[in-house]
Amino acid sequence: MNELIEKLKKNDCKVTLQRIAIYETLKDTKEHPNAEAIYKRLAPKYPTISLATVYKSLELFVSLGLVQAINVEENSFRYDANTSPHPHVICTTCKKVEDIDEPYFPDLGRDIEAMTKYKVKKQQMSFYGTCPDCLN
Amino acid sequence: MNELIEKLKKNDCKVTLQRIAIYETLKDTKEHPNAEAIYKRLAPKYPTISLATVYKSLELFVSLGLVQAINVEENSFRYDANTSPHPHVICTTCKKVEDIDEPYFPDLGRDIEAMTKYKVKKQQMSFYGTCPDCLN
DNA sequence: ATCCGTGCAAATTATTTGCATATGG
DNA sequence: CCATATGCAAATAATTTGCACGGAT
Repeated sequence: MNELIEKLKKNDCKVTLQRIAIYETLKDTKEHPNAEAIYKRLAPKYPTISLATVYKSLELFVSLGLVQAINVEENSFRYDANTSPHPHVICTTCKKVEDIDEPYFPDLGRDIEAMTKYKVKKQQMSFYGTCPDCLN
Repeated sequence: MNELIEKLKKNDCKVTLQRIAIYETLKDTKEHPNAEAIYKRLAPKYPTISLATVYKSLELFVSLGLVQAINVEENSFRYDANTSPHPHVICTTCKKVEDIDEPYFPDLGRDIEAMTKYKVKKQQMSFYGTCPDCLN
């Protein structure tokens, strides 16, 4: 949470109750929710919060490098408070998105830079399939 | 093209002019277009084609494994007639999407299956950054 | 002839924007 | 105070759907 507050202050952004609540919601879950899901989770506690604020806050967090946006094969972005470049496994049956936390993947971004001459700023690795629960 | 026709027939789908034109358009480009772009490219030659048909055809092709859909950080899907699991580099400035064709990447899907017990059916690796042209 | 695919328009879904009000520094 | 954030509603963008007609087998 201090991470959020410091980053907001450092960038002349105001520390608001809404921003804290949105970031906290994301930090507290491993579910990689989308804006709508975050909004619904917040609604009971913050009845006046608006979906537009959730979108605007998430966009701000991404621009500040506080969260990462991930594109699963759905038409909505999912968010992850873990900003390190780690792979995700996505169950196409139950729509669950899980992290691969192992320090398993080398920094392929450097290799890609060497091969393509691109300046790589971010990477996303997604594996789609069926989770053990849905396989039975 | 025979690949398309065979696959359609094998699955009791009709071989139509529109499907051929859409698939051909995708086969003939390296630009990873979205549905709208394919539609625009087709419009001069096929003035009656509809965007809905492009969407429906692409969806069919994906389900038949003839093309792959890729999620870049935009709110539209891009399509690739190369169905092998290869990484993409995406220039966030000019929005270009390029293939990494090198037989460089091991089949990480197998490793992920071993680690997570998921049955992995598809993978997507995307590297976002700035291309050499936009870097200057 | 029959059924599937097409094209059109309308519906849906996700996201963004404009603006008046509220609030943090 | 003053600028920025919020909340609402309206706007936009991408995609999907329903349905009548036309074309492929």
